[in-house]
Amino acid sequence: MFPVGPASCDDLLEDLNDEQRLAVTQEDGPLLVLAGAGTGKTQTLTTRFAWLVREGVAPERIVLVTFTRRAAREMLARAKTLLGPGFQGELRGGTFHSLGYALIRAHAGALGLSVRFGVLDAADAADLLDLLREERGLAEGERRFPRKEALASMYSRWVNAQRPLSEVLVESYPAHEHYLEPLADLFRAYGERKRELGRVDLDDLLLYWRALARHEVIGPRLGAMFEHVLVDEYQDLNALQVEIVRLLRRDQRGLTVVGDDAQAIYGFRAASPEHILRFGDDFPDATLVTLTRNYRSTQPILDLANEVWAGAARSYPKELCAERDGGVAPQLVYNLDQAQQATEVCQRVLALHEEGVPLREQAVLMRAGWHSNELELELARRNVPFVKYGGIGYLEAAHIKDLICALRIADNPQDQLSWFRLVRLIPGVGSVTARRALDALQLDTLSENGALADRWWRNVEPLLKPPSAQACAPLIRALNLGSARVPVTELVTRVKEAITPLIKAHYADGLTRLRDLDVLTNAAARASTLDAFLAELALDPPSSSADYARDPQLDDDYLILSTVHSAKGLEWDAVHILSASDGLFPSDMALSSPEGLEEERRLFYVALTRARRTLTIHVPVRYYHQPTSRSDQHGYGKPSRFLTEQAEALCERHTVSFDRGSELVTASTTAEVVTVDLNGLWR
DNA sequence: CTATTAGATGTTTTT
DNA sequence: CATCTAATAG
Repeated sequence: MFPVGPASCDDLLEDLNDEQRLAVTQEDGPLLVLAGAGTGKTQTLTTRFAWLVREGVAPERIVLVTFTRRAAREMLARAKTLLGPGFQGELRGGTFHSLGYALIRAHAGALGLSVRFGVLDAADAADLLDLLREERGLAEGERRFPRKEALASMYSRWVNAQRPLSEVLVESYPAHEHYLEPLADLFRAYGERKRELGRVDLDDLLLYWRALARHEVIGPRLGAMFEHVLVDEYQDLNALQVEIVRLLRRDQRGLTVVGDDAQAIYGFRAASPEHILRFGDDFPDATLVTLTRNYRSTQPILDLANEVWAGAARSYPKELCAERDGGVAPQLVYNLDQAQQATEVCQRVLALHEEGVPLREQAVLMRAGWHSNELELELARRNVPFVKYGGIGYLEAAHIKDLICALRIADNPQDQLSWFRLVRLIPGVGSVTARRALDALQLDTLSENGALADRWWRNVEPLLKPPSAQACAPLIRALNLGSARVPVTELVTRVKEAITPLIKAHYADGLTRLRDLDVLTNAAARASTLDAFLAELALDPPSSSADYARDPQLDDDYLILSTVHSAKGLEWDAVHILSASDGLFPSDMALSSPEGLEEERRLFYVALTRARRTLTIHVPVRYYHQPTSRSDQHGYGKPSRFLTEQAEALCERHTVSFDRGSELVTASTTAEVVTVDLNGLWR
């Protein structure tokens, strides 16, 4: 049944164990590799890639599909390394969304899209929904209509789940169930408007891709582009993505998927571990290979992970077994509150650093981005360099969006959505004038061609008071350069300079915002074309504060702060888990359904299994319900429900003495007191 | 119609 | 504590 690998002396296969070798050298049929955490999943997949090439498959006839950008980057880099320096070409691969983008771009005509279609990122999509909501008078109801972010997530979930809207509402948004009709209308209008504007959102990248794959002529042609499709993190696929994979492999040959149902953490995007568990139903000829030998962590860490996983409602036994010797028990630290937790984490990070574990071999993981707020302050205070992944909204900042919209107009003056935003930046212009301007632009769409920013501006200008209009003249001149053949660097610089005074005037804290603009313009200037840069921004936004801002001090050594979601697939010598208390991790937002709780458990499991040697779990005993409010309302939080008695028994427990906490007159404590006093005085 | 301000409100995770 | 909304002053 399993053809055994050809040459055991092959250096490619030398470093692999028997299970891995079996997976790598599998012949043509559909192959499912169930790979537990730390069992060499990525290595197996990339080695399989190299093995296929050695077997005579052309590299460009293999495509590597992943779910996250970080994973895509890493996998392609490793595959390229395995092919050796002799290989010069580009490998085919990327995230579902980026591959979708490329295919849609290539077949824009068949889909009825302009080649210049632009991609709406999540915030753009929400803005457009908001615009439509306002237009349709849904904002003024007796009961609250969902706000834009909620609308965007409902829409996305509906599309990705591929199920009737009514069901999605009942299951995931019961509070808004009674809005079924208006929501359906709104979403329909949203689809139409996107089409009119020539824009696609992130979900469309999958929808259009599927449409192409379903097409009777184009579909088979897409499938024939590749002899092998390799899919990573299969447990995180949703129904739409699974269908795309199936359509690409209509003959059921040349498909390899890897994943781990214990690490499925994207339920909120309508992903479901059911797809990987039912892989055999979708692909009846599938071969299953299971990887169980863990090369990452020491046994005490795996013992805890196994214990947590054993508590899962539908647990398939999955005992991870360490190949690595020795190890110490995970540390479980009870802190008084989150402030003390921050202090404690800092101290432990620095202590490990003293012992020779570099900062970049340590990571602090948390359920939600804001959980690290206090820690970030503490780290900054102690001059500990760090980079935070996930949970940052650099691109969402209003002024950044302003600049991006200006660049989009420079690239494509017909971009009405961007005009709508940019015009409102002009003093004396609000949403009403902006909408009129938009109408004027729409009327003009068909009359002439040669769409220069200039010509569009002529429609807007008469609606403004003369001084306001004049203030924009430099900006319009800069935008016009977009259609001239000006190098990207110059264009971007000119646009930035022209928009600077507008931004400074429009925001109360204008001056501080200006600094952020440079970061973006520098990045844009490095891009080959403006077009490419803008598409990349939607598909591949900077995921950390360090992506664009190369702070020189960061080049040496820095601590990683990351959400668990962003930490997937990565590993560190030392891992510190933050705020493992009920309500935070598991998040109380997820506790309304049993599936939600199960996903939180998997998330916790993922966090635990990132650690190689040292694992520390922090529990703040007391936490504030509204971390943001000044009120002293707090609950005595229970430790995370995943830390059962049996689990705790596998850890070494510490209680940070409360006395010590109050004796420590840290700067943060002092600052707090002073703040409270001042607030009293201001009243 | 826009700008300003007081008041309410609601907080994950990613492409 | 932002950030969004509704109410009001200009």
